[in-house]
Amino acid sequence: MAQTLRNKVIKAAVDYIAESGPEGLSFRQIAADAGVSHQAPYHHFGDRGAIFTEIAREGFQKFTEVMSSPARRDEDTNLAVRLCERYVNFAITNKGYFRVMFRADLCHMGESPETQKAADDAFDTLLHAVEEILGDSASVDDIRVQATAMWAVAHGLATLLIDGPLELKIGKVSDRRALVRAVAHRMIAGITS
Amino acid sequence: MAQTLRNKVIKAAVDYIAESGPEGLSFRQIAADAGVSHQAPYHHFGDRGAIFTEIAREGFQKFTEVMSSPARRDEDTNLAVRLCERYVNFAITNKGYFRVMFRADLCHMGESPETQKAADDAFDTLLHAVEEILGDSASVDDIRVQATAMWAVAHGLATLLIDGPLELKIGKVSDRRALVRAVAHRMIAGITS
DNA sequence: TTGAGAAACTTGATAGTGTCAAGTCGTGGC
DNA sequence: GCCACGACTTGACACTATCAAGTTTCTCAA
Repeated sequence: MAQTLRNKVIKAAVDYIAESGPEGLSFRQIAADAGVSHQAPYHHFGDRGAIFTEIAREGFQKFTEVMSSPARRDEDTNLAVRLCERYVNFAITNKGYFRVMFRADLCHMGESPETQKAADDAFDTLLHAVEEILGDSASVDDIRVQATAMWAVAHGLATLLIDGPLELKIGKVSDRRALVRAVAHRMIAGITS
Repeated sequence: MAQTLRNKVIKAAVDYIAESGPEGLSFRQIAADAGVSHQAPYHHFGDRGAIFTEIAREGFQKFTEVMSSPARRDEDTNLAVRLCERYVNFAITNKGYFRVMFRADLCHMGESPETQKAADDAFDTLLHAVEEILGDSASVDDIRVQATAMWAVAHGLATLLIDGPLELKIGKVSDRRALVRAVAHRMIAGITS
């Protein structure tokens, strides 16, 4: 498939954000790197915010795919732990997307039904997964609380590992998987009891 | 105490970030609003990044104060739940600080030992609180995992409530306190067991 | 009191940014 | 043939942080 300018711009932006964060990202620089005029990117996206919005859309889409894909052999058999692990893994291996997905000041969600829908789908995926874990007996309110709790743990771990001081405090990357598992296991024991 | 320009700049920046996020913040505009030349703020702080770094420092300092202050009558008696509630409350009532504190691309932590120390103190406060909760019997590794778990829940809830879609999904603000409590309670039951 | 020196702030210029408003160029359909 | 349209260019504009000077104001010791 031909690498369109549109794709190039998104990829370059995502790569930059993964490396250095959204601050200081210059679409003019990206255009120059792609050997194209400074205005070319804005032909495909209305404005700066629209590019971030599109990045968020793709991010939520990828996220939903990852979260709802069938289990692999090497993954944890505990559904809740697996969910948590996947969330964190997604965030770490997709920093460039993840750092944008929850930034309302970067992407104007309101003006993009597509991105809004992608975000809603992502949330629904989580909610359904939690429903599956809890079984039919759980009340609607229970599911809401449990889903929020699980989301919070996973999201907290992910953001702390990516941007927070956790990486420094925890130490080597090899420890990370073990830590995430340990935290998830303990957590889940409390939640689903 | 006279409101120095230095304080004015920080306050204006924090207020703006609380309202609209760090993106698009203009220190030139802040200077103009303060009735001062465009270069005046940079006399007190080396550059743009240094202002964010100072905001983070103050944020971590406030955070440590809030987390380590004695319990009030209306607060939860469960130490772990109280900690979690305070964390979330801090984030919500100090959006302007919180949105900067964990953004490595905004503030150059490395160049500011003061901010680094403030962040370390904040983490230590959390760690000691968890030690207190677990008692002497807990192993070092246990404390590490539990502290991380608690931090993750609180941080996840906080960031999701501030920037994420949780507010929309959860509904009214009146529900928030109840939700945070419910999540924390369930969570903590698992962690400390 | 005065005057030197430092701190607080101003002024001006520069390079870089997103965005508006016009172009140009090539390609496919009638 | 031509023309409409998508992809891109060119040029201008207002805005930004930052560098490099200036000027004012305050402090405090002689």
